Amino acid sequence: MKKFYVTTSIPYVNAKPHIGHALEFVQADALARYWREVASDTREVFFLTGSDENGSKNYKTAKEEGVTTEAFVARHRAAFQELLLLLNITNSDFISTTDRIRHWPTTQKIWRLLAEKGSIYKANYTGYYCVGCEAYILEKELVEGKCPIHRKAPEHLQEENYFFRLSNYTQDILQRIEQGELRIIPESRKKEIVNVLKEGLQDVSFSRPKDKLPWGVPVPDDPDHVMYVWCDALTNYLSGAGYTADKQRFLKFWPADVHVIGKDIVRFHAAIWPGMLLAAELQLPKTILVHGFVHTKGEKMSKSLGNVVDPKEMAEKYGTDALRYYLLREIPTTGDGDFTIGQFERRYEADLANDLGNLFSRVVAMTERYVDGTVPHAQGDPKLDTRKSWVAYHQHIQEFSFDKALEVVWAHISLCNRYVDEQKPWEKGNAEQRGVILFSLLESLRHHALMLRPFLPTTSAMMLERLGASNITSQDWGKLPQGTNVTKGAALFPRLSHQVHL
RNA sequence: CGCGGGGUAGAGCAGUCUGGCAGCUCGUCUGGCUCAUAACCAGAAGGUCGAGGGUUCAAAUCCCUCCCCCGCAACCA
Repeated sequence: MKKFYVTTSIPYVNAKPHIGHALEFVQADALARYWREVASDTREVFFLTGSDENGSKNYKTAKEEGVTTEAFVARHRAAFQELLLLLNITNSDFISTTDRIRHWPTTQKIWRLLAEKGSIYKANYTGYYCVGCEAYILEKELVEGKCPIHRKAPEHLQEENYFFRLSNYTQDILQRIEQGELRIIPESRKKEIVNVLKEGLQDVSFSRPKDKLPWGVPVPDDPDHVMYVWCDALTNYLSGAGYTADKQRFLKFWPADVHVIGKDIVRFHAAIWPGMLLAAELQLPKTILVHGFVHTKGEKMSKSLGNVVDPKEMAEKYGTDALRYYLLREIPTTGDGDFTIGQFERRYEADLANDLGNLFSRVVAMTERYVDGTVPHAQGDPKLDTRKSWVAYHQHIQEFSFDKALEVVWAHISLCNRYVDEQKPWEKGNAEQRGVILFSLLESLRHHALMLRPFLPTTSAMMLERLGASNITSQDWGKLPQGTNVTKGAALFPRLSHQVHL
């Protein structure tokens, strides 16, 4: 059986998860579910997510809060894991960069591989160090030569760092990206990174002295140094797949088919990461899927503006599937998107409650009223045949256009609503056609449910169950079992105005 | 001249490559229907396609100039 390995980036767990994290989780989950259960050639899926927990920021914040760093990161990690559950994310595994059993051996092995190849060397790093910040600040960040936060002139310091010879791999990376061996989606992001590569890559600092970065993975054979983020974090994609802990699994799933990431970390994934893999003589991931940022009313979300949308709150109030739907339908897969409560509620009412929910409701109600609540023995009307929808649907998902795949489903839902009005199954004169009409509509709903599996898993399962088709996964037209009972159940998406606000 | 994306109806977007009556979704208004979650269906109103100039029988689309917004600009995940 073919495999599919998809990852999210690992969020730095120094704060609560925000809606952007939710977007990334849901996109990756849609892909995982699609390849696991809907694609015409389903694959064995490995879906990895995790948490980035090292770095001085966590160490410092924990200290300020008077808790151990372990406790601090554990608490934040738990918030992310809670969100994964809440969003119904089907990750196969979860890797943390503080995992000494599964993660550290991988990072150290990769470090050693790069060192053996002569791709790691020691050199002096010079920069402006602010004692107040306990960190280097870039020259351009200085205001009148002073740290903008502490209003003190930084010290010009020099420290020993290990560096990775990324510059050596520029041409190789460029070639692989230009030829599509490493795909970057969308095209505009590819262009961006190709331009960067054409200007040439510089070597990157790969370590920090232990006193500057006390919370991290030790550099092999040098107790005075700790790995800087690149070798520590990017390698999660290897360690999580079992590079050192489960070699069978690793052999099966590497290379990654899709890394789902945000546009802020394209360079790291499209330049440093492939460079490291080339140096380690490992295969490169096949695709990097880059999503945009979630704005609200066109503005960045920020605490100071007080416009932050909490994914947990949204999922709890409106339901997991409704949130998943909005993120996958309203936010263009690879572009920036807007998240506002008003727009969210409009989408919920118009698409979920009125179009899908009401179609389900009226069709099942008519089945109960006119044909005893059982699926009629009849042929599917070719007018509603979903074959063309399926073709478009598969194509859009495989091109990562989740919004367009959902549009295809909704186009068919509209077609069904129109069909009901045209066929008028309630008129006495149409009694003989009722079998065909209702069978075709019920069968359409089964197809909608199947198509929605990657996106609205709970709703999809509920629809199939009520149609008596939980195990009928055929994408052919007319395969709904006849003579079985259908049940109406509660509204799939109750109208918001009717909701009791507690 | 740093690189890139964008400015089309009240909102969000497609159309620009390959010129040909300006389109989609939501919202608004009117009508129809009564199976349904006051849902559904039909129709209508609403746009100097950022500005100016050019090419053309014809420009949102091609060319030139300008204005505005937003990313990125390498160690800020």
